Amino acid sequence: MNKRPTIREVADLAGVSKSLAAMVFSSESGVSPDRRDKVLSAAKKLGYTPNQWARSLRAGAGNFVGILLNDLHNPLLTEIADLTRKALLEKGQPSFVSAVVINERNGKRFVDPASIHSLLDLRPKALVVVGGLPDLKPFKSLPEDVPVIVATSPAAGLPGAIVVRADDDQGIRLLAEHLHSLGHKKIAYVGPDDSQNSLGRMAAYKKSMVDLGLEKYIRTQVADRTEDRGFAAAKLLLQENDTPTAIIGFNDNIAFGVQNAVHQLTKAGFPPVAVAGYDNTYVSELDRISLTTIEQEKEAIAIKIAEIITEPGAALAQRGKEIKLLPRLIVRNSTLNP
Amino acid sequence: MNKRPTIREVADLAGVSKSLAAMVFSSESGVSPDRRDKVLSAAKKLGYTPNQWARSLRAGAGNFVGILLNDLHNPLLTEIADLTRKALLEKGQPSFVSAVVINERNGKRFVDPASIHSLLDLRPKALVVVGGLPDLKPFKSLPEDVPVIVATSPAAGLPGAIVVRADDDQGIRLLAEHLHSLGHKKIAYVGPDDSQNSLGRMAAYKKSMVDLGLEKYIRTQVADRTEDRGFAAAKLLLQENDTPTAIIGFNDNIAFGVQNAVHQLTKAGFPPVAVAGYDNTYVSELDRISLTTIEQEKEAIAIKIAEIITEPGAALAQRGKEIKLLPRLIVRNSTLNP
DNA sequence: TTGTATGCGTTATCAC
DNA sequence: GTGATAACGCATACAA
Repeated sequence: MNKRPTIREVADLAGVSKSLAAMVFSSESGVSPDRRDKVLSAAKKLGYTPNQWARSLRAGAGNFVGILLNDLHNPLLTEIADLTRKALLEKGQPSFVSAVVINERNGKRFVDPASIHSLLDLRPKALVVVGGLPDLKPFKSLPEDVPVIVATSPAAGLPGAIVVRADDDQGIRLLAEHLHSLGHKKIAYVGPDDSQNSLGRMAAYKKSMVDLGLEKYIRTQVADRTEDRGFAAAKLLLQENDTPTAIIGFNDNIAFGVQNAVHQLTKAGFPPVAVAGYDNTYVSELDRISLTTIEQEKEAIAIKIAEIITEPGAALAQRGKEIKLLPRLIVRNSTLNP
Repeated sequence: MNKRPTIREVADLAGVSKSLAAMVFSSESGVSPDRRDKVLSAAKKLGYTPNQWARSLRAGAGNFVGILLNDLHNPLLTEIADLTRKALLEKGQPSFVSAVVINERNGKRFVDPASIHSLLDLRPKALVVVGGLPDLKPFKSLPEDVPVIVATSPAAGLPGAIVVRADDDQGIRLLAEHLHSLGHKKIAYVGPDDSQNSLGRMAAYKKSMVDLGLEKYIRTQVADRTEDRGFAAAKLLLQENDTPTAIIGFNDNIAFGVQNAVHQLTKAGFPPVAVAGYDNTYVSELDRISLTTIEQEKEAIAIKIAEIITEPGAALAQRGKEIKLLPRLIVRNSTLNP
């Protein structure tokens, strides 16, 4: 457990100057083969690897892509972060994943700016924000030429950012049409209304209903993003007079709660209700859950992000744009055999 | 989107020298109040925050704790990482969460040393490794006085590391005793055998069975950590002659697969089988899963880690020790009403 | 080809 | 109480 060796020690061991040793690691040529070998073997012997942070400090910009993960508890986001990292790696682009710190003060969630500054101070050559941040202002201190790419969420307050996400309008439409094709008319929606994201999906639901000629069956119930809230909301919906025959949840978690409520009620003699979710969390494919849901094409999102970052000029060309990918309907038992 | 301001610009705006401005941020006293105010307001105006990495470069050590997250897909680990971050924050200790890069080469999983070096080069004052790394050698380049704490897994190859984890022997024992108390004798075990961790749980299962006088009913089936493998393994177990009446899975994921297999078979007329998992993933409490499992006391682990790091001398005193916390049995329907 | 000097942003150590 | 200087590890522009 010794201190990490510096380039100076490598140079000393190899019997050359620090600058020569530095050149071995920074540029391909400019050093005679024998001396290069000496340096490399000395580095190997000492276990030396360049300190990339000192390097980016000196260079004014690092050679890595910062991936900022918004919520460690959301499997959709962790998955996209990891897939993005892999996609970048395949193109030879190193990256660094770090998690945002979210603090709760009297019920409201706040991003700790320090955790963002930490990553920015590392001077990434590009920044990928995975998941919706309540506030993107801290990123204003980024240099103009560092592209910011936001995955899965609108880029609130950052006009220059590139957004890569699934087309939620299409996703919700796929669900509504699927349910309609199964004969459902009374299709309700359960979800939050506290963000651009959630408001968008709710609006998409209403629009889909109108387009399907089901305007008069529109019925929404506000609920936060958890299973519990979905359960409570479904209970409310299903104990009214004109109960829906199908329910779309804002996300899988909510849908799980809805499923539970439906499950309880059917055991008590109520008619079955079709349930659909959103995100295709790995839980939704468990045999006993088997939830019809929407796959946001996580891998496609990751690959698209990697493309934008690694293709020269792409980031600049797409600046401020929103790239919408086509989501995919995953049909399972929760709607087929409710 | 401008470049982040440096302390120099702050000093210029405040009309003082760089060193004076620096003192304002590093030490409480030593600067006259009026000048201090000037510097602070200049900093606020420019949106200046000190670059902590340049700071640790200069100081030789940073003031943050590095949290290394082993597997972004494992909800147990992401949860512990987040809880640890929170526990440290409550003690006023900043931390930085980053994810390890795992590469797969011909089936074997390798840790990318670069992703570890990245974090080490930041010079954390302590390091928390969440989840078992196949290889801890890269940490040998850490200075002696930087404590390494490994959560949930043995510290393979790092004698100085402190291990904080649930007592798996106890956890498995709790499950076995619970099942035995329900009248089960033929209790089987499904899980991998490729790591210290998994071998430990399997051994604990065997020992518990012996202690319960159920030696002749010992039956294990090797399966990797996924739902699929659990499903397949359970199918094998349940189609033999002398089928078990209860199955313990190495983790929740495997248990989900076992549940599915049991589910299929009971529908085909086979007798019900009790199923138990391990980790108390949030999925296990879903109404339709309702899996009996073991809570590793994630929060207690996180708090313990924060204590060791923040209490002066604690890390040194515990060096090389393994701290085992008592796990807790969570009884749900999968064993009560299989 | 090689060595030397300088600076990235910060802070500790000196002088003043 | 204040300001100049060196140094952390690295890379580059320059001179040798």
